[in-house]
Amino acid sequence: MKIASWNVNSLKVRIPHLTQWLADARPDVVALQETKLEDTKFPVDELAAAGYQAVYAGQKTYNGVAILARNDTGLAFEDVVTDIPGLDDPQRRILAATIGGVRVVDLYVVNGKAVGDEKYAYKLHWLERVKDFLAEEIQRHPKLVVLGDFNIAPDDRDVYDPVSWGEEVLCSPPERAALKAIKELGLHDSFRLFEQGDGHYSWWDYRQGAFRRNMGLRIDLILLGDTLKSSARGAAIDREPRRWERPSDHTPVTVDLDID
DNA sequence: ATGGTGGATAGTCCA
Repeated sequence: MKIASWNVNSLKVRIPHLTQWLADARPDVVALQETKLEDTKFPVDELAAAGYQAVYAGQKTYNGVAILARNDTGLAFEDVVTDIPGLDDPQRRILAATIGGVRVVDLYVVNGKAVGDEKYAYKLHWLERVKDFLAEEIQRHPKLVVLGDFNIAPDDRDVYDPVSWGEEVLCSPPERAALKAIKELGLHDSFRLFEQGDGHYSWWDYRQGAFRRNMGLRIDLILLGDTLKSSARGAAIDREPRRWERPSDHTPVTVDLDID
């Protein structure tokens, strides 16, 4: 089973990119973030034509998450969750579904704007509530994958210039501690099971030719529970769609699991 | 240079 995560930064704009990439990469499951679409406007037909079914939790203009599953796997979505228990939040940032016995939790983590901003405080609070939710999910579902745009670079290897980034938002110690606490539930960064080096990024700012100069961050993650960690056969960042015309500022990340 | 690029939307907000 090949699982992917991609922040598309507007699914309306990126439908051609997504369908091209689905045809090229043939993932079984794809978690999307920043769809920026109300559910009534979700491109169900275009994705069905591409061979994928979807569940989605969207809103106008901002946020929005979706999970796609390839139709020819014959798998259905079960136990769909669109809200964090105990967090009354109109922002559509979480979507969980079970597909073929694998529990998939798609996250679009709060950006936080800047350390000290009220959005930063909301980010840390949101991550606390997510951790509590995941603590329950990991008990309920041994085959757990938690993936998405975490808006946190796990450590300095994941940052193109850690000195200038310093302790700014996306790199600050409290954010990294919140991610570490989530990992300590028993979730493993799939990319780091296979690659220890620096210079591997999943997001590059649109400005100042950041992609061309590889000035990026690795903030899109696929975390695997212990059971799925044992099944992992590879993990990758596919930089190709970032080179295309009118790209998302994020590129897809993938993991290959030796199951089914 | 307090900028810069891009999306949604229609004067800004968000990333």
